[in-house]
Amino acid sequence: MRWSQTLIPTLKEPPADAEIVSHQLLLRAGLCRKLTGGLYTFCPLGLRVLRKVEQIVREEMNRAGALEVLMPALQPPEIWQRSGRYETARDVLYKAKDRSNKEWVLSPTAEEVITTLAASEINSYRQLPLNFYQISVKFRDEIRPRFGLMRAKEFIMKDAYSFDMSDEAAMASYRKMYDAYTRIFARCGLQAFPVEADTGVIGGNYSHEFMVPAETGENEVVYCESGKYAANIEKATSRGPLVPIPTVSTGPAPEKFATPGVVTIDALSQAPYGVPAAAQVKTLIFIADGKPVIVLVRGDDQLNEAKLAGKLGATAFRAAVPEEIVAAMGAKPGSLGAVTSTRKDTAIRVFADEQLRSARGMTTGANEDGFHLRHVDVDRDIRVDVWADLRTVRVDELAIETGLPMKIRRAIEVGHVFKLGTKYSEKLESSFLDVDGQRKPTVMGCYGIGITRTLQAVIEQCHDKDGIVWPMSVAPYQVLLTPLGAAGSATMQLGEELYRQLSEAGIDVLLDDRDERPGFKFKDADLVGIPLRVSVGEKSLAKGEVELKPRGGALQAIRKEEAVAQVIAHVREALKKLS
RNA sequence: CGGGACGUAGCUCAGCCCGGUAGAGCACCUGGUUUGGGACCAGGACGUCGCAGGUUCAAAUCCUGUCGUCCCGACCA
Repeated sequence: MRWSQTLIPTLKEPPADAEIVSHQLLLRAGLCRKLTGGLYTFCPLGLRVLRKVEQIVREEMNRAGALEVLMPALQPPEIWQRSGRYETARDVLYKAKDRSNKEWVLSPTAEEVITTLAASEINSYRQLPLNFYQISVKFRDEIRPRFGLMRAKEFIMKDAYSFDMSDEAAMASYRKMYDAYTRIFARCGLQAFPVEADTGVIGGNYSHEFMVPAETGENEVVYCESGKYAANIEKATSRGPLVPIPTVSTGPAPEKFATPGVVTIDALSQAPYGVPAAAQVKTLIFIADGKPVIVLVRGDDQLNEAKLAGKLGATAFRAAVPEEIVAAMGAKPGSLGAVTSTRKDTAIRVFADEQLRSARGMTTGANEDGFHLRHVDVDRDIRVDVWADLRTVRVDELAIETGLPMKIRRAIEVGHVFKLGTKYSEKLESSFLDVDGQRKPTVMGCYGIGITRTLQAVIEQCHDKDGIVWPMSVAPYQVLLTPLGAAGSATMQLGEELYRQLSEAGIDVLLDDRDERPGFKFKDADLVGIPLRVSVGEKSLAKGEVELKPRGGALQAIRKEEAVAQVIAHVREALKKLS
């Protein structure tokens, strides 16, 4: 391609609405443009990168034995109702109506459709295993689109769904995808690593996310430096808090004491009360499917809402508002407690974090504004309905596996693999006859990669102060030719000749044939980030030379006769490193 | 949805407090000079100041509403 004949709208300054560097470079390098919040048009250069990422994904999915299909983006709500997700996922579902007022769902993912296909087409164990994938546009009514392509209302996702005859077989399918993902991100030049993950609204019981470390990432990953443990903070566990919990009883029964104006854990830990946060019980009220629930964690712990969601088994839950809290507990936030004898309504279920089991000598709210209770022994004074791990792990806590302190870092989630089990196959009736003639539900897995997000994650990880530094495998063009003279000059003539030869050799080459000054071309070249630049200038041409300049590497003069062969060798070598 | 910031030329922004002529740099068009790290000179084109009301002799500027964008939180590839 000749630069003068395509559209690469580079920008000297970052647009005001781009906050993070990858979003800025996405726009500055002319890869895409915003139509409106969360919706982007891919310009020619950006589309080339997108296609390259897709192709890597396609090759690795095919290699892993998955079959490419294409499902409708417009889906009937009935199948969403059958899976139950018409309700549980309703906040992210875009809906549209047709002329007869019938409602349709714009696909945010495709478990329902693929399981419908499996239900009608898979009948025998002899057909299994099967794994279907597609690369297509997905729609999600995101609460807040953010950071360009990172979180958009419409994005491109590769989604795959495996069907197996048993749990063990499903595990093997899962493993294949896990390995394929590892290869995919490596080929894209990304340093991504798998972490244990929460399963969220999709459901299922086993899951990993592939994370790209980045300060701008929306996730927090807890990891042990031994490499033996890494998990999303929503899922992460540890050997427990560094400060132990009190286990010695301080009195025969809870004792009420006045705490006027004290409504925070912190205030109660100060003089004159001096109750350490670790010796307090934090009482939180949530509304789950319309009903209040009480949630208890240690005073110095943070509730992990993802963990709570998993235990509540509710389709929807949220923090209670003050009026709801007063109605349920008889006191305002700051004086709440779960001590059974002080409860206004003892029918409300109590969920408590495991750390509170057998905690003694604790302090908590008295359900009376301005009063707390001391000498609370949890096992004696509080009726707990559900014990569970509900706390958020903190930095330096010890890993269960290794006993070593763990760290926390931010990361971008680019892929997610789930073992789904039979949740969807049962609801949408995908079953098969086993060897012994028994009808069984297929055991499913599902596997997603955010293609557009991966593209931006590459930029987030591969850039310097001057612009993008594309890995050869996903670069929009592999080689950029920059003749420095004007049209008709000797340098431009040689540029044209190299362009012809490299194109014929199958190299993706972009010729900067614009009538611009050298400095201008170099700035654009660095910004756009083509991995290998070949410059043809008057001075070097006089010596019979051209210059090879890998993006981010050192300039090298070579004989012009050797240019084509050297460029091809360089491209092949770079691709080989990423294969 | 809660909290915050911002909407002025294609882009980045000034002007707004303190009401009175709509500005700069970059980009764009024409001509000329330039040509190894975002050139220079001369000329030109580009705006219902997000939108709608209101106050006023007069509104980019003050008031009210509304729409949009971005950031922080809940959601996720």
